[in-house]
Amino acid sequence: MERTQGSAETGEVDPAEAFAADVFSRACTSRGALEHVTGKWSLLALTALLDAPHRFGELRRRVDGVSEKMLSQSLQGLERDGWVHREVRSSIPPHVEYRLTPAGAELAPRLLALVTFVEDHMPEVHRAREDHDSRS
Amino acid sequence: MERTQGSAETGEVDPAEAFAADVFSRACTSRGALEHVTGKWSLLALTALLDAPHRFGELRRRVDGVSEKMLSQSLQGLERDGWVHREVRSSIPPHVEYRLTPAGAELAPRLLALVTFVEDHMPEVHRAREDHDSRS
DNA sequence: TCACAGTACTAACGAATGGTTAGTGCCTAT
DNA sequence: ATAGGCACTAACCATTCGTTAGTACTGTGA
Repeated sequence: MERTQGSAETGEVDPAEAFAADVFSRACTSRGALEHVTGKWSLLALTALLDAPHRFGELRRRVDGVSEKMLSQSLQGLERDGWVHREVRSSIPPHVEYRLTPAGAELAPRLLALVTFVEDHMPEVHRAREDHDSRS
Repeated sequence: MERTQGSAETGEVDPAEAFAADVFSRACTSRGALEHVTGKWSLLALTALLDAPHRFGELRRRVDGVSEKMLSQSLQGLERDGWVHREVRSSIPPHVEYRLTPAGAELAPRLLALVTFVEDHMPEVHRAREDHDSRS
């Protein structure tokens, strides 16, 4: 309960300590934020937006396998936390564009690095799995 | 369906293309591997192991809020994919130690970087949330 | 001496989350 | 005329998650 959000309740919080986030603490809000970002579809959406802004349908096609519901949900979460910006052009047919915010533009490369790291190590992973499964 | 695992089905796959992993493809095994690694508890366990090897109970206390079931499950996944090594000392009481493999030792810092990045941006995230929620 | 905490887990169950399908209203292309 | 694209939401169900309890054994405190 200690080192969590510095927003409310006590009224007085040491500003330096206020946002001393600690994911290892159960109650820390940073844990939730981290989950939003590392979520299966959020992560993919963010890295997809790294190239360029995309419309909803474009993202849907780019992120193969995502349902409209999940994509919508993920994007809403990312928008709320300030990683992506949603711009609606009131036209018919509707035109909605998603782009990274400055914060998102800092975040996304790190996610991409993680993705490519795992991709590059897939041979190792497969070997490890076979190894593990063979010794039952 | 194209650039997926190089294991089966066609029988013949260009070795160079065989593991050309692409997370954006639905069927690519790298997507599953990525999820194992970025999972809520797996991520936390990996970064916890960055300091030093830990026993099961130590990890459980370190990663505040994790249940024994979920920790066990996560660690098994990480072991299977070759990110952590599990060493059993057949003694009574049982002594089981988890440590990062070389691959895991490369991976974990990237996760930690992600974690600290998000932690550091929590003030921004909170501001974005309030902003977003206020304009309903 | 005798109950209790610690060790590393697994099994069973209810709750929460994720995913699938269908529907919205309007337009364009065939 | 009918199919499909646009960006979603609502309802439903399958899968996963988390909680509680149980295992076999020992060291520790009362």
